[in-house]
Amino acid sequence: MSDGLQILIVDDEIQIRRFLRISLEAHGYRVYETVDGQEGILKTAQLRPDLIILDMGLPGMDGLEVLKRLREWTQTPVIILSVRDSDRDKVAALDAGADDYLTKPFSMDELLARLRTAQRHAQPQPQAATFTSGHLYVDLTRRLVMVKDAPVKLTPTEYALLRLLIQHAGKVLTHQQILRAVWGPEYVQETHYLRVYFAQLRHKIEVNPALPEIILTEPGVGYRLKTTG
Amino acid sequence: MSDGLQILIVDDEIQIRRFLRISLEAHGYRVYETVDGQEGILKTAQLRPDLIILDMGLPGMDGLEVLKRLREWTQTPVIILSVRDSDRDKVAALDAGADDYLTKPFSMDELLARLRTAQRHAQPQPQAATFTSGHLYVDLTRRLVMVKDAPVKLTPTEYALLRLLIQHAGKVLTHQQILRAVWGPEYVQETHYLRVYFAQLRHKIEVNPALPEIILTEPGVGYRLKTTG
DNA sequence: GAGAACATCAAGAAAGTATCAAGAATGATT
DNA sequence: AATCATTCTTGATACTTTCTTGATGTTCTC
Repeated sequence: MSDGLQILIVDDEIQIRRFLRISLEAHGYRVYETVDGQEGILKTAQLRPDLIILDMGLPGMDGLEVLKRLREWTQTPVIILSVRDSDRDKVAALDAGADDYLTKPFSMDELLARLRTAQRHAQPQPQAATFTSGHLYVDLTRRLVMVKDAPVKLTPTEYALLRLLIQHAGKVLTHQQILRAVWGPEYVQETHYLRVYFAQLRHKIEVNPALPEIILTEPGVGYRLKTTG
Repeated sequence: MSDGLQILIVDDEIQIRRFLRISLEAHGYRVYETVDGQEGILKTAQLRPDLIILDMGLPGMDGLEVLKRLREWTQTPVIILSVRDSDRDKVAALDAGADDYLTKPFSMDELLARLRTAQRHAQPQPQAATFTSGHLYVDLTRRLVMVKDAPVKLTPTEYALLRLLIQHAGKVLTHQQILRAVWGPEYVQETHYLRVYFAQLRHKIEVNPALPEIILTEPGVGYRLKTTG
């Protein structure tokens, strides 16, 4: 389904809101409602929805004005609903930054398809999550580990362990925390696993495994990943 | 104006093409025309237009098929024109990767506004239409696979698999990602398929299938396509 | 220096992977 | 409508990598 994407509906007609809510929730979206434009802007700032469905004919501040105000600070996809089918309105809305424009009455299937399209367009550029320490370089998005510019092969467990350390780089992770996170709660007693796997990891990652510079032991407590390098 | 953006029109009706050309050129676009889908794909590969206007009702390969073929290798915005106003057609086109869908007759002002919107959505990610690694050469626009300068026949599934790997070349694709993308979400358990199909692919693509140099296994995780070479 | 915690090595068990091949399903052709 | 060729699906088996376990040596703490 839609993984619980949040949608904000800005429409003054209660029938429309109810119809949209029921249909959208049935398709796995999380729905929020607002009656007027002023509140729509406020809620957008608060909730940070993934998508906005905006009615053109609102009391007070009209839809076009709301859209313009939104576009001053956010690129959240906005789909316009309107009873007016005139070119002038469509062009004005689209050029003000709307992502699509549907004329009432519209079919739910079409709206859903256009929601998916708008959502596709919203895809932001994924920033690479990387970590560096000494000779070690890890790209978490690519699952790539390099030591001295050479790729290193890690087993699934070794990689899970390293990733955990990176996610808490600099902080001490206790034996139990590590065992719980990597192997599961039922393994908290198996401290021997830590010995074995940290030895393997160091062997693959450290320049001199006997004198670790990146994966540090905190005796009696746990392990820690050294930051900066 | 439109900074001389290149637009490719794929439509078999000469009146429509002429009408579009005149209007679009008057607004500063550079216009190219094609009559059928096959040629549309070819021209897209050659010209690399900034935008494509695609008619649904084409002779031979229909618009939806053309769209799907285009989306195998390019994200160039595509605006669909159609005489059919049915939900089914709209949903199919939008979900196949169309950026917008207009029903004939349409107003030129609206089309222009939707062109501007589509253009705004265009993400500058120049995706290569061909891929090379070692003895392997793949032309995604023609669905052509060559090994050591000799064409190789792949089944639809084998090709879908290879195309997925190419689109994420260098990155590790997990078993589940692959199964979901190629076979569908309901097949994520069928890891045996991976074994069978990767063996077949390697047999057709690798010089020595037992010592793969292009399709690499990441044990316990997934597979990866080697870049460069 | 004794005891506890930590590191290392290595081998068997388990899990994951590669390959072959045959039957079922699909689609084109006559 | 039946035949044929291709592709998909499934199963059996051999092989490889990773996990788990135990034995043994080292370092640190008191």
